Amino acid sequence: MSEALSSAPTPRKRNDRYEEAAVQAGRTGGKALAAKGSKLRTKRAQATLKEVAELAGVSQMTVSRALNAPEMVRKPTRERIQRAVEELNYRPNLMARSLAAGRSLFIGVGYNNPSSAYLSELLLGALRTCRSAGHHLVVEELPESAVGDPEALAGKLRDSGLDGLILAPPLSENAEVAAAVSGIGIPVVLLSPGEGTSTAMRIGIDDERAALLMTRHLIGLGHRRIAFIAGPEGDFQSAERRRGFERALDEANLPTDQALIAGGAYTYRSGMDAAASILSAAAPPTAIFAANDDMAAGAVAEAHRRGLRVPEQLSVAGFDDTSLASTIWPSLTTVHQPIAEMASRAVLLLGDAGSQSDAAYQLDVEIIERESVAPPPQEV
Amino acid sequence: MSEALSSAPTPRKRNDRYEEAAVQAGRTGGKALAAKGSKLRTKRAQATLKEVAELAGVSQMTVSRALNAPEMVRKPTRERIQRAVEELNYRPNLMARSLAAGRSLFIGVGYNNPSSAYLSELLLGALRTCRSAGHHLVVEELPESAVGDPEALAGKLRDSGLDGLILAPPLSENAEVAAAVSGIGIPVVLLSPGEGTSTAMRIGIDDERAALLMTRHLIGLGHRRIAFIAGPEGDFQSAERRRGFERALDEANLPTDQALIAGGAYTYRSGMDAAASILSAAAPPTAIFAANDDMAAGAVAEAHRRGLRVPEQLSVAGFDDTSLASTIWPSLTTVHQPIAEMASRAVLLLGDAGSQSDAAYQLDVEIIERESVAPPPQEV
DNA sequence: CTTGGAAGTGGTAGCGCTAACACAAAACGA
DNA sequence: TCGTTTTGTGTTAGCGCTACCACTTCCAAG
Repeated sequence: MSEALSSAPTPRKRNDRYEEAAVQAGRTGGKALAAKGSKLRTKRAQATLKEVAELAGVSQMTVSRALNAPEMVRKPTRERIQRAVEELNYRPNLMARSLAAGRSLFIGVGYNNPSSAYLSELLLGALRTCRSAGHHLVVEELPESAVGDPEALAGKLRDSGLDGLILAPPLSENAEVAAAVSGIGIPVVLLSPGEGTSTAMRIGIDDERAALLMTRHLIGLGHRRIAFIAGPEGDFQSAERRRGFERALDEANLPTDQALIAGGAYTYRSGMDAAASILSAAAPPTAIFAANDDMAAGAVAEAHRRGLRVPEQLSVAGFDDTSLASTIWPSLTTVHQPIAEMASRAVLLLGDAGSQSDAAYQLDVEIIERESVAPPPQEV
Repeated sequence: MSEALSSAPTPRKRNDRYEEAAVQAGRTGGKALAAKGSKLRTKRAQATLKEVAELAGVSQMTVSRALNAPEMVRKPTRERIQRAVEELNYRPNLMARSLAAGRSLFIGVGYNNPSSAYLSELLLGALRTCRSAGHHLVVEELPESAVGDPEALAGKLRDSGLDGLILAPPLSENAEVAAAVSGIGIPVVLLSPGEGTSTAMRIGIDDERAALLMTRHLIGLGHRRIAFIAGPEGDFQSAERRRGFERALDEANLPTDQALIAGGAYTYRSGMDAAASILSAAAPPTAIFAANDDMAAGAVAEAHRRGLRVPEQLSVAGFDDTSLASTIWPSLTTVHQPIAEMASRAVLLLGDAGSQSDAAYQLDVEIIERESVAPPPQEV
């Protein structure tokens, strides 16, 4: 894997006409020497603290303080430094800072097999915050085999030299894994955790409330017969979402028709099957709310197969706002989780020595209205 | 954004019973002192080079060499060091190494609006290689507005202090952007670039060949009337893919029926429309090959809507292997690009001072056989 | 006036590692 | 035998930054 380049399929030059230009352009834009150039490129003539200090006529320490704790430096000094910083286009060297301060963390992101949409948002959010907080992100794929043996997993993580760990779902829902991992002596944040009882920090959303909100939205539009496609039996999140759904129905004094509740497995296909069963009911619904987007998309497919137009004849709502939701036609009205922000929080939490190891945060969700939901057809 | 934590929705403790356990567990697993613990956590009693050197009875330098250039150290010495390393569970401090060697790069990943599947694979590949090469990844979202003004974009990147830049599609297909960016004086790698002529390194796949392979696969299965759903007019990749498709047809002495070639816009909906037009042809095809997965999925939807079973009555093939391909039912047979490896290569390329600034690599693709393709129905 | 203590600033000593050279010991040809 | 290389290892000097303590003012309290 790391020797990838050497075992490469023959690299083929597509254009030859750039040969000269390339050499001429050089890399640092200056000094045309040292074709071997092992070093030039990294020395991008970055201004250092020292230079800024000299230009501003103060000591390095003062500059450092002006940057890290501005309130400790008198205003005129601070402004002088500020000007020097701008003039030299100074940017602190994060590595040196980390090294000297000894305050930067290596944070692992343990993931298993999340949707790629989830993962990319997660990484983006974490990466951004790591950068600004001076931490470093280490991705750590934890395959099924590792999950099967929590002991080994903990051992592996223990000597990976990490200072903190973020566990993404579905890993974070696994109580065994959570327990094993929280025993390694480094702070752990569980994202969208299951109901486990490990001593780890938790960041998630209020699934019940999110489902309640979406169902209310549907009811507000005029729907009275609403079906729900649940996730697998025993799944914590699915149960929460279902609870929210039922509570909204109760609130509106609508009956809960068991024929309109079907179980799925979070997959597209299971959504199709569940929708098939629901749509075959004696009194079919005008809206279907699925516990995730994949099943919602499956429900749309099944509706189409039966010649039902979405959303004119049937509304379909999803949950998660995966890329699928905005890809298909009609695009799905769904519940969006602030994944990037959750990741960002997780990083901050790990970096904050003061955080309680049993803290739990719930972030707000957002209902994304797209094309798959509309008022029910007029029965008149 | 960075003050996220302070403006958080009220954190709610979910369990109180861990209060004690949390305190007791501590963070470093040892020394129960300093509850204020501002520092403890980062000083994970990591062994240093010095300690290893002492234990092994050699100088720090020798240990450093044993780690970075083993062939320079005599075998017995090396083994002694190796043992010390293991005993102390020593792991080099990457930050110190980077700082001292001055060899580590800050590499930016410029992206615009790629599919999240693409992005997450990209980030994963890049992150991994960055870690092992000691580089640092900086994600840089470049919104439409920035792309509209390549000058400003170049300026922004110029003083972002990056040492290298990786541009993901669709950004890398934009000739203006590529040109502007390659003028900033840092090495740039374009992923799946368009046909632009900027002096940047390029990593991609051979789109024509990939399409050729997939079409051959279809022909090999017995299909004789194969339709193609192209991307937008003028799109470089789409044109390449179409060329590959047509070449495979030629090879097999099959006619190219213009009624079986439709243009799309890379969207699900456009795939449905294109499929509708294709399936309405006087002599409909037994297989449809779409230039991307979204359109292929749209084609499947349209087929279903018309009551055609996939793949029994109609085969559908995609391109890109996005998450959509494995989500929908039936899952799509498609062309997989080694995105993580492309990213990994890109990082390596940027880190290798010897690489030509006009190098171009083409990686091999893989045909992923799933459920949407089968031999054509028997006409007997 | 002292004295004490902020508030603002500077000096020094590293953080953990590697580049560059210095040097000793072994290996070589003449 | 004596250079002369080669090979393996040690020494020194930082990389760019911050912790920590020392110092200078300046002002209020005694």
